[in-house]
Amino acid sequence: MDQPHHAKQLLLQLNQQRAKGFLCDVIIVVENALFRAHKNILAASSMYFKSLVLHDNLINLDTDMVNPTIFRQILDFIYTGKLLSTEQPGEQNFNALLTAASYLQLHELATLCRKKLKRYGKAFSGRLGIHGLGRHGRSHRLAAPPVPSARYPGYSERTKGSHAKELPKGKASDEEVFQSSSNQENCHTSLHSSSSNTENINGNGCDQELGLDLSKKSPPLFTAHAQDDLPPNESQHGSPQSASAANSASFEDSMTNHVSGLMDGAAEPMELEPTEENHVAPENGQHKAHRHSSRKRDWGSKKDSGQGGEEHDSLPNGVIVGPLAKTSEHDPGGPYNSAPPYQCKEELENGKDNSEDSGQSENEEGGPASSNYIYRQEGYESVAFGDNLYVCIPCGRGFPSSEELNAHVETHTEEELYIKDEDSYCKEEAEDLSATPNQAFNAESRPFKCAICEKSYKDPATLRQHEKTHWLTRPFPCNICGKMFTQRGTMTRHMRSHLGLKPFACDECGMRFTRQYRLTEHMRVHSGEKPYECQLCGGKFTQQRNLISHLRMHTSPT
DNA sequence: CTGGGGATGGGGCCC
DNA sequence: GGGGCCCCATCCCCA
Repeated sequence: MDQPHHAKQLLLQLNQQRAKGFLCDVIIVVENALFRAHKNILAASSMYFKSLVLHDNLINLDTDMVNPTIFRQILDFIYTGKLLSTEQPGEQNFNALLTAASYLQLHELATLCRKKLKRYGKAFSGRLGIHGLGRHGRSHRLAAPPVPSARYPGYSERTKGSHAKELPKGKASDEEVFQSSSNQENCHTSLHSSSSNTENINGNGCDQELGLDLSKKSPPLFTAHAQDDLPPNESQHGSPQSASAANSASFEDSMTNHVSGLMDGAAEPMELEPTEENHVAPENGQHKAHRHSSRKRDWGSKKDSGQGGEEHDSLPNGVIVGPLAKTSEHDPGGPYNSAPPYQCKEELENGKDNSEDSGQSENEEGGPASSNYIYRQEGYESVAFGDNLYVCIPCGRGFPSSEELNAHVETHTEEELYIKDEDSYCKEEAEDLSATPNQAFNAESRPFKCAICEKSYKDPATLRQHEKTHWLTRPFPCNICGKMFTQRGTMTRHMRSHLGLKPFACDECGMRFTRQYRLTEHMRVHSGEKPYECQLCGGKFTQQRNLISHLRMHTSPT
């Protein structure tokens, strides 16, 4: 009574759904590429994924272990059981795949890779094939064993170059690398047999592995699991355990780390490197070019406004953000360039479905069209995606070629990096004027005075922070769009908007927000509370900012 | 069509 | 680093 093709059909359907982003409930971030997938599928494929998807919708993978090209192959494998051929030299590709598969505890794939490598007549040396593919070319890096106990300690603090302490060079032996496979040999035979890993993980102290830095923003249901066991700093690593960011906040942490890591890798040509000129060119209001995209929707939770160009939240598989698309062109050694032009089945199929436009429509399931952000690999010719395959994430505009996207991105960075110093200076002057009496009053309680604008602060740290607002260069760039910030916190908050992280949910309507304050503000919609009253007309408002705009109406000449 | 209000997103900045 | 609040801008709805 077996239906012979049931499993195959099921996988096919799932893969098609993945291609369309339909019912995808998890995003995997690999470097700056975003992949959508289904938690169930990932969990069924790997114990590692299983532990991660349990807690979060966003997974940040260690970019030393896997790069977007490799992960794309891996995801294809998970959904199809097939390894799509590449132009990458076989050993190199399989080494990288093996490393990633071991890291991700994809034992079946790891076994397959080992077989392939044997066929190439070279034993896996323990060195990362990923080097050949990775954009960073970290030839000194060694594979961290996938074994929880081995990979856990001090793993991959790339921002501080602290790998040295993790695994002594040359110590990532084959045995270590393959240990998880051998420990769970049963898993080789089935993607779904990973439950045997549980004891192994726990037995190796992998509470820690699952120990996610579930920071304060965690919803209660997320906080129960193991986070307390985790040393606080562990979540800062791009390690498997931190990758599991059990909530958006922790993901953000790791993402921030990721970003700062990329910042540290400033010499790497892949990074969007805003130039000094960009920093110092003051021009008012140039950032407005992006304002139109401010109305993002919580992916999957709201219908599209239908205005196009605002689908930042829709993340199809293999998304690469605009600026990187640019930089990849300039980096012959980058993974995107070195990526082989393989035919991805999902794209072939998806392309047919989403060929009608380049990012401004919804697909038939009502979800966002997955052609919005096409990560196009070098040499990989388009299938049927429509004309504008290259889409800039910050503004959502699509372009038919990488060159045009590159040109567009250039204008972005220029626009975005204009520093509104004149603005802020004027504002500060205005504030100063209005604050003069207070300042006099605070002269003693605020002994730390800014030499530039005369503002004063209680402590030197705050003064330092303030002084940064006068700098022409801003030290914290967004790695996705290149926008620069004076405060790290502002940058990480900004990153949330790129990544669609909305940790704060309304209990009443489920709407989610990027900031606590927004939620508080929003709750007044439900409570009907209108604490802000216009002294001129008695009008009441739920939000102070709306009162302010209302007051402008009173005071404006018209 | 227009203006006002409600609601929301994002950045700056201070604590 | 995060919270909180300010601001500007925008979208949507409605009169």
